[in-house]
Amino acid sequence: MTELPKHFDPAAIETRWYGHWEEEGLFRPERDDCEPFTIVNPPPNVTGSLHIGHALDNTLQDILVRHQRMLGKDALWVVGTDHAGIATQMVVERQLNEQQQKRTDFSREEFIEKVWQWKEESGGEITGQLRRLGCSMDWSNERFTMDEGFTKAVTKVFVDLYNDGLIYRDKRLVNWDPGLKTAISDLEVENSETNGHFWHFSYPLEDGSGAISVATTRPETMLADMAVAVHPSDERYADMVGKNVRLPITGRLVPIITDDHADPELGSGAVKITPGHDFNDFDVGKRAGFKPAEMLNMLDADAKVCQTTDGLIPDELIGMDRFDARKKVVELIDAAGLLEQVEDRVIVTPYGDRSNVVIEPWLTDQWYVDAEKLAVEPMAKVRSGEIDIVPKSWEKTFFNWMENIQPWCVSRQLWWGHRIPAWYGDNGEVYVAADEVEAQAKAGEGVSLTQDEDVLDTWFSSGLWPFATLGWPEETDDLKRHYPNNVLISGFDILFFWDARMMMQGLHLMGEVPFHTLYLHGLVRAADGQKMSKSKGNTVDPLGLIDQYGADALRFFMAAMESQGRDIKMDEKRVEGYRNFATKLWNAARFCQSNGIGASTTLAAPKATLPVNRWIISETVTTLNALNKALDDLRFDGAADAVYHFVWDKFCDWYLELIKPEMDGDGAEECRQVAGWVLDQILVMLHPFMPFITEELWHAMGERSYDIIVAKWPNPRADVDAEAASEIGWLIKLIGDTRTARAELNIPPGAKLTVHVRDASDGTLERLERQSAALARVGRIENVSTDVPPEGSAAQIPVDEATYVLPLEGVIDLDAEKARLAKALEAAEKEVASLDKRLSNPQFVEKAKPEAVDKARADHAEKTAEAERLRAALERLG
RNA sequence: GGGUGCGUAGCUCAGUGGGAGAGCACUGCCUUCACACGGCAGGGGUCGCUGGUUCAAUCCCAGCCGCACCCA
Repeated sequence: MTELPKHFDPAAIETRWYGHWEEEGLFRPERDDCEPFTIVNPPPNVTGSLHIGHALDNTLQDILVRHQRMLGKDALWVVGTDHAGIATQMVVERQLNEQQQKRTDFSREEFIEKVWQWKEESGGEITGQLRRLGCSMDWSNERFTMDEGFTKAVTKVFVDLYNDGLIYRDKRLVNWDPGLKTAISDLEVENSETNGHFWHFSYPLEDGSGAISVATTRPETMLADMAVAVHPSDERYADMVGKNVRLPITGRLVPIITDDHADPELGSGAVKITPGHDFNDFDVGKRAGFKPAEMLNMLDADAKVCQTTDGLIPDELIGMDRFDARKKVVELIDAAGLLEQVEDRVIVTPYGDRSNVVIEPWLTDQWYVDAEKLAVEPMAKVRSGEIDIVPKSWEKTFFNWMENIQPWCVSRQLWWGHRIPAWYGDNGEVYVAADEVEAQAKAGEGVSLTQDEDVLDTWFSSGLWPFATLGWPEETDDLKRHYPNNVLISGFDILFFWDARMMMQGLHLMGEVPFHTLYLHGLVRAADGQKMSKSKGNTVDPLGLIDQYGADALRFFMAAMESQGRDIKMDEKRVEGYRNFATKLWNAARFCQSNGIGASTTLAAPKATLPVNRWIISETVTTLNALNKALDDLRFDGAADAVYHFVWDKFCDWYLELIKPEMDGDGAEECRQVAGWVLDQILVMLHPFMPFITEELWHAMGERSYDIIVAKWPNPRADVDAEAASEIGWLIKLIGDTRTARAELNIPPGAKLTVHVRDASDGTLERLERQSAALARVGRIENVSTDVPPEGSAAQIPVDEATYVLPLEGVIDLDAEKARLAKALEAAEKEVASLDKRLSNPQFVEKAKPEAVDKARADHAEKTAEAERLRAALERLG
């Protein structure tokens, strides 16, 4: 036993224990013969630093892993980082900008080399921060999505999916990010409402017989208009269909066509069609018989106006930025007298989630994954329950997305990432192969090949995380043991990005689900309920909280606040409260130390005869059951709550107080045994939540043959002792009611009282005798007398069948005591009346569950008796 | 427009078909030999609104109001 410092200083113990665990390999002890338990960590961006969401996500995972490790399982928590294509490339490009350089000043190889350098220098920040949080990951197998092995896996997946017909190259509209100059997937587009306009143009008919009015929110796209569409049933335009319109500015002749897409209710009912620059129009264009390759394109990669293939855009517009072009087009149309009207209108505008620039639908060749086919199995597995989504409410969202899933654009026009393993021959033939040699073999000798310039979407590779981290495609032992993973914990915000894709890829490539349970937690919000964001400046730094309150307190906060399905609002006072909780435990341990209470040596509860010891063992069992259930159900809040209240309310507030008077008597040794055992159970039960303080106290309490991180989960082999529970329950009520009376009657808390008991049963008299020491010390009741209490003013406290009388002649205010009793009587009578009403209702007695009726009757009897005793007490006071 | 979730004590949140709980904050008392990051006691809620089902609704159903988020 090492004496604990008076003050608990989290910082002093955290780094020490973390280093010890990691050096000793305790995060992954050798347990090849044990049942495996596996979690993979959502790989944070290598560019990232720990934010509060990571703190939540990783705390929850660590709780599960530490718990499972203590259950004796071969618990593996896979960890690593994600190369985060766009984000990382942006970081390095920004650094180059600071030195007046840009990416294109370098060759691709040179630039990638610079990214690797950056990764070596600062890529480890977040992994260090995860350590500060106390996460017990298997660092010995830390992975990175750009590692050689992982890259091989990514390449193989691409080739396999291509060979299976699940990846293909296609020319269609993509979401083009003109800021980053890459395609992005539809998930990476954020739509938001902005104030815009609805411009009404008049398009003259070719034959001079009139004009047709069209309206648009994006006037500049008229430079690439290829048709005007009206609804087939719209009689207003029936005789115009088939005629041509001569477009203003370009003079292009385009047909008036019919298509269901035209909404007769909207504007004039006629709509301009720009297949190359609008997703709806693309479909209309295809229906009208335009092939994608024929669709006119008027924008370059920077979203500046470029010449269409028909050469009809006036020179003055070429090279203009899209927003300048918008103004210019409106100006020109207005000048031609064809601008009919301009309406203000709120329009939904797509933005790139990284670049925050307006996304442009753009016609390009990209690689697509046939997500619709891959979505079939995941949906089946969720329906069958083989994958359990927790909380269940997310299933609907999951199905809704999966059922309407679009082809997944996976190519990105970046340099940093997994380069697409596709080679093109001189005439554009495609050879998809693991490497150039294979591609050449496919192409045949003499064909000169160039590799696709693009890289893959980062999520394409992170979707392989549950198995590629375990060595896939090699059939490693780890892979066999740890796939499928048990649980996957992630924020709901990456349900589609990542979770669903793991299911698709895992099921297709491994033939088995990637995990059996998918637990989705919410967001951590700022104290005012707003989403935290760097731009708003309302982020809370978890490391700052750790500095201030300790990692254990932050972790406990995260667990306690994590009720399934709700976002967590940051509440620093609550983190402080859990720091106080840690201090409370610390001080309880100090008390134990100073009373010769030390480490226990048995897993089973010690034999005990004293009611207080039998009671606390029962309470330990009850708490353990509640904790086990909560952990099984993934109710982190319930788990935290169970331990918290046991430690504070039961162990500290009552048990330790109640054994104080025993410590120099015959029961002392038994109390030491039991107290030491209970404290050990507390440390073990609390360890998944508060790993640092529990490890510190574990060792401080005595010599241990192993660390708590690998200790066994409690198994008390004891039952709840109803008799002891009843006696200590009675004792607590008696002391509690006495204290209440004292406080209300302004009796000095320290005053030692004599109590006269009336109407007590033999059993109660025995209890009074047995608990006399506790009553004296904790309740400040020095003497219990069965003599008739002296006349005069007295406080009267009914507990069960007996009434306890505190003669307080001259000490208390008689009126105050009368008022106190009257208030209690009123409360009791109110309850009696309410129960009366219920019981006198024949419907209730007939139809209610028998237990409910029994309980009502019992409550009625009890409350009636209590009211009677209070009435008697009042009468005695006159 | 479609969907989801939420609305419970001043604040942050649990909760269940049988009469409402926690933490913090608040009030009073206590420097009692583990702990003032503490102890003891206490006040505080027509459980968003309106109907319905039920012997019984904060809980189930419907509608409404308000607040978030997702999809189009």
